[in-house]
Amino acid sequence: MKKVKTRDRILDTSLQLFNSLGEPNVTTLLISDELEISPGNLYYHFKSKGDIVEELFDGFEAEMLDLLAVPEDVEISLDQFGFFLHMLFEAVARYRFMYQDLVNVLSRYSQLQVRFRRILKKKTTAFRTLCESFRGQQTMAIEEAELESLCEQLTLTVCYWSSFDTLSHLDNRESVDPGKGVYQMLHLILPYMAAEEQEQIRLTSHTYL
Amino acid sequence: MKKVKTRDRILDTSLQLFNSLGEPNVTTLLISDELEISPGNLYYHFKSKGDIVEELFDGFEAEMLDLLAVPEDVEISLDQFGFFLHMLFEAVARYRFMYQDLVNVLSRYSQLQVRFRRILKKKTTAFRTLCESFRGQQTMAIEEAELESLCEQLTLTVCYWSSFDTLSHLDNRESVDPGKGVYQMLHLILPYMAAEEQEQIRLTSHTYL
DNA sequence: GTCTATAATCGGATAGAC
DNA sequence: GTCTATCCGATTATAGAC
Repeated sequence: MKKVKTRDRILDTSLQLFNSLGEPNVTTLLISDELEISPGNLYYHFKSKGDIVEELFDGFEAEMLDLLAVPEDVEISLDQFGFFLHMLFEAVARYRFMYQDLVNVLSRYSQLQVRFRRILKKKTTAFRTLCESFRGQQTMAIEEAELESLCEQLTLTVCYWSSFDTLSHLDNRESVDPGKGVYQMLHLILPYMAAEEQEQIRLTSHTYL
Repeated sequence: MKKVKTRDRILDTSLQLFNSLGEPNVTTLLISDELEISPGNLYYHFKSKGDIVEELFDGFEAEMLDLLAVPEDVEISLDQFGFFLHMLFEAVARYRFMYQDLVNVLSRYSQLQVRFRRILKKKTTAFRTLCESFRGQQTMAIEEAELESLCEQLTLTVCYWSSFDTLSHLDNRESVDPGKGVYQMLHLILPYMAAEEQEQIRLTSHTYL
């Protein structure tokens, strides 16, 4: 029966508002209004709006780094890969405010640039590790140049799919369905997979839609 | 020896500034400063900042619709496709301020939403037409479901590649090289092309890098 | 910890002289 | 067409009472 600390409520509400309205469109006044606390109170807990953004980013970074710590030399199944993608898209969706106005946000909170780029890099590396696992298991056949290109493509898609998808229905920005993104990702690797795995992707990827 | 109209200079300079700093970070004062005219003068030519954005968007829309008017039932060569991609990426790069903070910009200038979505739709359709031309020439083999996914992927990539790419060097945002994007696009269709065309892509796509 | 009141700043936009 | 001066509104942030 412990009551939630105001500080945490501020973080929660800010995240929701950032995601649905876009960070630049959310004022500190709107946040405090939504929480039914005074603006002064908000500034008692955080010395600036940027501080809120940074603390949210901390959470995002931690989640991502945890998720992207893919062990090398492990045999991974297609199912596991699908699950990994699902987790990834959910994490991105939870912090989609970062991606929706990436350039703008990163330019205003420039300390985040390096950290964001590091995460990006980790994503690409994770995909490479996973693809190489497939390659080791003979379930994927791909040349080096194409692998490079594919991993970048996968990274791009993780970042932007949800923004791209919500463009079709900008009105309702509350929720995002990660399914379509996973489907798209699986179709990116599909052509390079062995016949059996291709079949599996064709059969199972529908369930994501 | 005719001197360029102030009105046009405002549009030019705004576009440059929007692209390099991001539209939300460019104030009307900055624009007039850069042009060494007074803010009042700027407002003589445009009744609001939104008006400048809209007029730039008009140009963007016209260019895109012109480019995307792909005739059906025409046999298109891989070279022509590459050229088309190049033009497309250049057009997007010229108006990249739209894409860099898409959600934010479209939410503040909501009249542009429908028009932007229409362009998006046209892109996907154009890619479908082109792929079907390849298919008709037996140079591409792809199932319906994969084609759908591929065309969406191509559209996503056209939109976001340059933003994604410049994330690696956020410092220098003046110029964008469309080459890498074209390379990436060609690699998306590569697995579905006939052996000969695959070879051609592998050989020529390097020149884009 | 929370409030009210208010300062400080900034950006968009207008009025009116030249 | 262009300028200077200025207003207005919004937003971030602070001071000080409770």
